[in-house]
Amino acid sequence: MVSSAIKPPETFFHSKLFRGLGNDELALLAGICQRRRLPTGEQLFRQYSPAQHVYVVVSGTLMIERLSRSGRRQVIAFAYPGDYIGFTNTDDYEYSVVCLREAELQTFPRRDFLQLVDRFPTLKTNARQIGGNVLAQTLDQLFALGQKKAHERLCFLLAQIGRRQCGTQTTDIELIMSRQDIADYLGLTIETVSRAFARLKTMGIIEIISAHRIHVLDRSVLEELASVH
Amino acid sequence: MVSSAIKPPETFFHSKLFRGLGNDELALLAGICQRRRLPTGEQLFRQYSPAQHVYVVVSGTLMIERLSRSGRRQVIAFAYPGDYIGFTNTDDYEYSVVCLREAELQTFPRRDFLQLVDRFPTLKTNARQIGGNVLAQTLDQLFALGQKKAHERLCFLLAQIGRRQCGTQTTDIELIMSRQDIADYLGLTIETVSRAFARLKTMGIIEIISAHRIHVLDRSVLEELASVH
DNA sequence: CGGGGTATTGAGACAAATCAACCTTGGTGG
DNA sequence: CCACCAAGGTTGATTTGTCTCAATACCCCG
Repeated sequence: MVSSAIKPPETFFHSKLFRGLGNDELALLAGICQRRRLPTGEQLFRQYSPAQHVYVVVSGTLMIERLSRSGRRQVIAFAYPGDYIGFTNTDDYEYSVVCLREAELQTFPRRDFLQLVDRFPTLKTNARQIGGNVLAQTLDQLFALGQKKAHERLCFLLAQIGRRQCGTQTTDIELIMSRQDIADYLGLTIETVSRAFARLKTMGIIEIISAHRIHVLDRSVLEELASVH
Repeated sequence: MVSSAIKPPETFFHSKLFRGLGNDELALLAGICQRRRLPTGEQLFRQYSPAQHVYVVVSGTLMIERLSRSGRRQVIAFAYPGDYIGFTNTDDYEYSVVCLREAELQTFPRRDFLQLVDRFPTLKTNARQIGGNVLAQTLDQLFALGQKKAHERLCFLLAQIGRRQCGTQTTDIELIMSRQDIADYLGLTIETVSRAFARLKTMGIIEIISAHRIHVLDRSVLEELASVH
């Protein structure tokens, strides 16, 4: 069977991970790739379990979280289509991943995937870049938690979701996660998150269509609050 | 010239990075390794500058920090002997590094180093593990900033330094960094840091020998406050 | 023995957590 | 179709924790 006989799924081309790869390389990746459907509420994997797979989100939304023994939780990130999960360098996952909205994932056995990364310089570059982005985004979050006030942290989240959610710069934001999830992401309580929403509304920056739908009225101010301080 | 003719410096053997490597491999690493002395207060490299080197701390202490345009600062980490700096996946450094106490470093040109990483599986495993540890430690800090009170965050730092600083479990901690550095690391102000010290003292957990020297009286409580919550 | 930078302590202002009540919404069964 | 219920979200009152501003203490160095 010639490699070009396997047509890689279309979504391959939309992912940074596969940018610049030749057809042969894509075909090999397609060969070790499986699809997985994950219903809302299900766990993809659990913290401390062996890191056996690497994932690319095709559709849906997931939440990356870390739990302490006492049950306190820190949400690390929300994963949207095109995002990567499990690009960890450790043998065990550092976090749990749970599905917020029915998701479809490309799954690659980690061992096989790393072998291909070794063989294809372009893939290696891409994978490195992704790993770097994960750290960069975590450092941004660290900055937000260390330096910002409640409503600024919320802007940080809204700006982030606005960027991630679909390509075009939309002013309409859908919040798939609960207030508790947002609170645990930003290091706040649900009440403070709620008040932060109210504050942004009275500041004229957002409009609250419903609890899970926000309309951004002034993107520049939002970005301003989200970033510099 | 046979490879064994180049004797790798002794410190090579003390670093996780070089664990399990053969003499030939060590010799090649020694070939691209240079020593660099960095005086107190000097910068090792600046945020956004191209990532040209990878470093291993041999002696001294350094501080990894990130600055926003408005001048606000987030301290990311403190680096002690045996720690690694610049194991970034991005082409530019995400942070600045400044020397807190006269340091000696092993420096490797990043390009050459990555080539050797590709050639030596053991080295690759080690490097991956180090990268993973960096992320894990950042996630711990994220958790601390998101979930903990001032005196708990301070315990987090003290426990961390206690672990890093020399091998044996010492109860004597030297704080090389200033109160401002600690504050910017923990996302607090210097006054709150000072009060947190006072609180831990009245709780009977530490003894304050001087501003930069702490004696740990109850390590178990310290660790407890540092971790679980 | 000053003197300047650094750290501590105190008082008041402010932000966020906590506790409690109320409101919204979406689903269910009468 | 509507009343009811439960879960999630909002709002209010109070407490707690941290920041801010100001004064004072400490210590290292000349």
